Amino acid sequence: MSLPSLAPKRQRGRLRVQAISEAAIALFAERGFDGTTMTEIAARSGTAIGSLYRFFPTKESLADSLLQRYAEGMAEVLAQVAEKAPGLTLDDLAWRLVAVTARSGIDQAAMATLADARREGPYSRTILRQSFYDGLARVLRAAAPALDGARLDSATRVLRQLMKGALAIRTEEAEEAGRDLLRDWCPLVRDHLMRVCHD
Amino acid sequence: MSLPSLAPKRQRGRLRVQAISEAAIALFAERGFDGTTMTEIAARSGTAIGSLYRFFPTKESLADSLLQRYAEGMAEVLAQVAEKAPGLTLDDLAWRLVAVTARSGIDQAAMATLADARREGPYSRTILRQSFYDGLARVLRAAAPALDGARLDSATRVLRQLMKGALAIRTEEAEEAGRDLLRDWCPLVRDHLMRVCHD
Amino acid sequence: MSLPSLAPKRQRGRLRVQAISEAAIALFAERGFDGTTMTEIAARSGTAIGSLYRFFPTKESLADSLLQRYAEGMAEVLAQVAEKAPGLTLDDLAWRLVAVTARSGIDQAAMATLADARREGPYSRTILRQSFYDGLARVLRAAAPALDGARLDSATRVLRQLMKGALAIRTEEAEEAGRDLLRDWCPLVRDHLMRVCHD
Amino acid sequence: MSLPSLAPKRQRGRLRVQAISEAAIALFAERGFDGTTMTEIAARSGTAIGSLYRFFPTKESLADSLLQRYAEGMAEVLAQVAEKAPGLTLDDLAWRLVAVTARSGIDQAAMATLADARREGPYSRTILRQSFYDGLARVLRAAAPALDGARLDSATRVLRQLMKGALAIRTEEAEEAGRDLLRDWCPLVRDHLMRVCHD
DNA sequence: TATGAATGAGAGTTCATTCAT
DNA sequence: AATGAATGAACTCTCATTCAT
Repeated sequence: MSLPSLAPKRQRGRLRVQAISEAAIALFAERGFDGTTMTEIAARSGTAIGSLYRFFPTKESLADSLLQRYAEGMAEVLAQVAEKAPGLTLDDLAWRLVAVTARSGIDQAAMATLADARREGPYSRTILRQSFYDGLARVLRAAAPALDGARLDSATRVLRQLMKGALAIRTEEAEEAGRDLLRDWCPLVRDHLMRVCHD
Repeated sequence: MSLPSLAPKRQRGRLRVQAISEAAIALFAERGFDGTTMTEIAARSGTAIGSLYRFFPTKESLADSLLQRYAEGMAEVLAQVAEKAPGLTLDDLAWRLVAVTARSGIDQAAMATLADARREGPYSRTILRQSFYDGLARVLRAAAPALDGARLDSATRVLRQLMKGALAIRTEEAEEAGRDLLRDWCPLVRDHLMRVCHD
Repeated sequence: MSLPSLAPKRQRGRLRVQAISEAAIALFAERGFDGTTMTEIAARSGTAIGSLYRFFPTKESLADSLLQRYAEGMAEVLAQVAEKAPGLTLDDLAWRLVAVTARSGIDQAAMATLADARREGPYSRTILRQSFYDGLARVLRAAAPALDGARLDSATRVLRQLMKGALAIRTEEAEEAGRDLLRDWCPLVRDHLMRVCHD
Repeated sequence: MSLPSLAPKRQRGRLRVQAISEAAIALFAERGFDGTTMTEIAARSGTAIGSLYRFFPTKESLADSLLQRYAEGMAEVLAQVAEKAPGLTLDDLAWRLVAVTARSGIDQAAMATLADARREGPYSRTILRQSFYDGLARVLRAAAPALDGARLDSATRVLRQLMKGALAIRTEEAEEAGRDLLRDWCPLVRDHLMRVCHD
């Protein structure tokens, strides 16, 4: 008898969780949180319903897990932008910020839906917003170290809306039209950055 | 002998519908479409469940009715702005456009939720978006008659995102902070209008 | 001021009851007892729902009233046949009995449905059956006065099934085919009568 | 090592379906289709409501399933009679046909009710009638090969009514009285067969 | 450990009946 | 007396979750 390695099992578990997550995101985006059934998620991900419940003991926990992963990913990306911000022109920074939104559109739809559905949960819209805000503030602090509290705050809030606009363009517009529109959107972001940095 | 008026009945009916609509908007905003039960709406509006179903024969019809009212109100307000646009400075026009979003925040949340939930209905997000687009295009045509097809189109799309930003500020930010932020947001709108009008 | 005659009112009431009865029979036949709503009956008969309830205080009472009328009509017709039976050949008697079933097919369907639905009511299928049995026994006693208790009983029961067959032919078969079939059915009835009378 | 048999589960399922069917037939017979609730059927068969819906996803599907089983059983029995018909005297054939109706009386009542309630379904009264007609025609063709189209048709229709009479006797009459009455009914059937075969 | 049949609370909806007008 | 809006009990059906196998 050889030692039964745990690695393969863990590996299998991770794949399973990944498959479940993908199926869940697609379905939540399509039908909303309440409109999606655990049975569907199980079927679409090729998982037995009992196994699904082994990984995610409630439907809410599944939603929260997806939201957490999303929030952490977003924070990470923004941290990277903040790190590089000092050396960039405002034009480049604007472009990079807009590029941050280039995650699959389906994710956006699903996450918005989930954040609304989990209003009382640990990743409510409010909390996601705060986390996004923190990431952007960090970028602004890196780009314009002179910004003080109140001005930093409002600059961040405006930037957040601009980011949401970019994101909405990706979600709402058709492939090509979206690209063109984003090119029109970058100047708005850059102008905002300029106003903020030079005032 | 007084006129045997039907008004009271009709009046009562209209009040009932109003009460139901208000309760429904509040609950849909709080809990989403699927998360809200017809029984709750009835209770909150002081209506018997049977009466609720007399006015709105399905939950979907209630959602659609609210969406319709919302879409029509929005179209009307934009039509008024378009009418006055020719005589306004771009600063004023920007301000007026931003002011258009000054409808109760709860409405916004509810309507977004409903439009998503009624994806296949007569007031899906796509259709609402189109209607909003049409209203904005009308304003732009009034303000900048020289704009041709393709440029008008992308100008409208960018403007729509700016409008959504203003709306989001109202929805998301606290009372006072929101006002300040909108003051910062107006210049973005004005800059966009300028770029569009003078190009 | 002249005396307000009650006759017109009564007349009106009778017409109303007639209209309601016709509508009810048609609907009960189409959709069954539970499948028919009081509101539909009111609408189809041009009666306000409140007025319908003035004449028939419950849905059950309406059904019972229709069943009673039907049972009484059937008894009356059979009594007439019994009266004339002594002077008829068995061929003629058979023909007359079969002719008794010539009431509108829709009635039959409705009455069968109602009798089933009112299992506990005063005109249950069992009771209707008994009343029909009594009518037929009367006819047989008139046609074959020699028949004693037990033989009369079984002769009546067989005759009842033959009558039901004739009725079913009218209900189920198309206009013309039905007529032909009834011509084939009469000999069966006559043979039964002969067996019964000459044994 | 024993076979990891799936039989127990399937066995359990089959028993469940059988229990549900029996409960449903009894209740449909007692209270009609609309008068019977799924909850009652579940309770009477010792099934959880959710399990009932696993086997029969709608009330209609339950009715249809019962009707199908009934129709198929009837067709099968008639086919067996047809097979043996050529070697039988008409007396024996009549007796066998009457014996075909010897299925539980409760079934008859339930099936009649269900066929009416499912007017638009795949086993409407019309279709059941047709299937019964086909079975009887097959018997007649076997017994009297000389019968041509039109005569076969009307002979079958008359036979059908005679069969219904036998069935009604079983349903309506008490145990012993029924047996006696059926003995009186057989000659009617035999006479019909004779007329048909020798004309 | 993995499976999926079984569970039952709770949702949307209907309709017989009442009663204010 | 006549009307029809209002009522709410009761029905069909769904689905998150459990647990025997």
